[in-house]
Amino acid sequence: MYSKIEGMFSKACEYAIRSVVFIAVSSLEETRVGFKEIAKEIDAPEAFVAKILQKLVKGGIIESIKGAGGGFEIPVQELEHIMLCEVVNVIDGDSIYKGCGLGLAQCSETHPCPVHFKFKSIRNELKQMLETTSLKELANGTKSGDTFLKL
Amino acid sequence: MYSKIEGMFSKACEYAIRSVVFIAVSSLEETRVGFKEIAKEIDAPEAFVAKILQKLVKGGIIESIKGAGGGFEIPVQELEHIMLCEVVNVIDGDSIYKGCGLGLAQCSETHPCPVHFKFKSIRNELKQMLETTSLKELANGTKSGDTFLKL
DNA sequence: CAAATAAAAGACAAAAATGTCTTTTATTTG
DNA sequence: CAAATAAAAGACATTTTTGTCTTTTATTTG
Repeated sequence: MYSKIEGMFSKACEYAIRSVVFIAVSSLEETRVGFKEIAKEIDAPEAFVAKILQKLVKGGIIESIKGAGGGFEIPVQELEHIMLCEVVNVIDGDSIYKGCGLGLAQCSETHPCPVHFKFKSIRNELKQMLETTSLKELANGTKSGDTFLKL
Repeated sequence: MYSKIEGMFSKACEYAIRSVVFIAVSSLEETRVGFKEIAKEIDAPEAFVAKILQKLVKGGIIESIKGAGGGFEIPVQELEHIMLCEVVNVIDGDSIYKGCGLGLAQCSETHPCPVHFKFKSIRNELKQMLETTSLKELANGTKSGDTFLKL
């Protein structure tokens, strides 16, 4: 093996998704959480998580409140409208499910790369999943103890 | 957008796949190709492609012949038995379709991350596709002019 | 208003991925 | 065997990603 590629998403994006799920769960419980608590809960480096949270705030995914009693939150009524793809887009962009599988600049139905049609349904399924999975759904799974954010 | 993640595979893996398809096409035409020609044909940096080809040789995917008249080749009778996953495994490993979508070390059916079941069918489809797509198939597409390796 | 709290911002550092260059080794052909 | 050819090996450079640390800004509470 040559490189140490991990998964579909960058590490930053993995931390981002885990963070927003934890923030979502906390918001459902009507508490704000600080970046240190978030980092601890998702088992990720504090300062790196802090940086990622800043991007999520700028990207409009989460809200931050400074000062005593502050922290990060997501208005509960928005949870069902925030889709996984929005988080991914802010951190990694959309090329995972939109770009060419072999990195060609011009890859299309009329000028396809060798794996274009092989990837087509996979990319579409991934896109569909990211666009229809809400933070509410993910937070409920974690809140009920069915899914986990670390280990 | 935070990082510049491109696709499912690393750049090295994209170049690797494009290279082996070109070598496969050339092997079907009973000619060996050098790394400079390969790099030109897939529009990738020469020296980087040379390094990747070395890994593919060590990984047993392609064969190299030194000296005048030498170059890279794949025995034609093997083309239908070399699957895309073997190329991917040599360069990127198998975590793209085997690892956890959120990077958890322990992610399983009994201890799933929030997106585990959401990713399940996508990972399986990807795995299935990589395991059943042969170099022969990909090479035929490019040889017949239906698929392209650059632009 | 002062002190405490907590995020934002920015500089910095380490690691990994990508890319380049030079030297060495192996093979073929005249 | 000498010259030409071509891959292998290894050192090096750049960029991106990941990760850390310090200072600043904003907010709340006593």
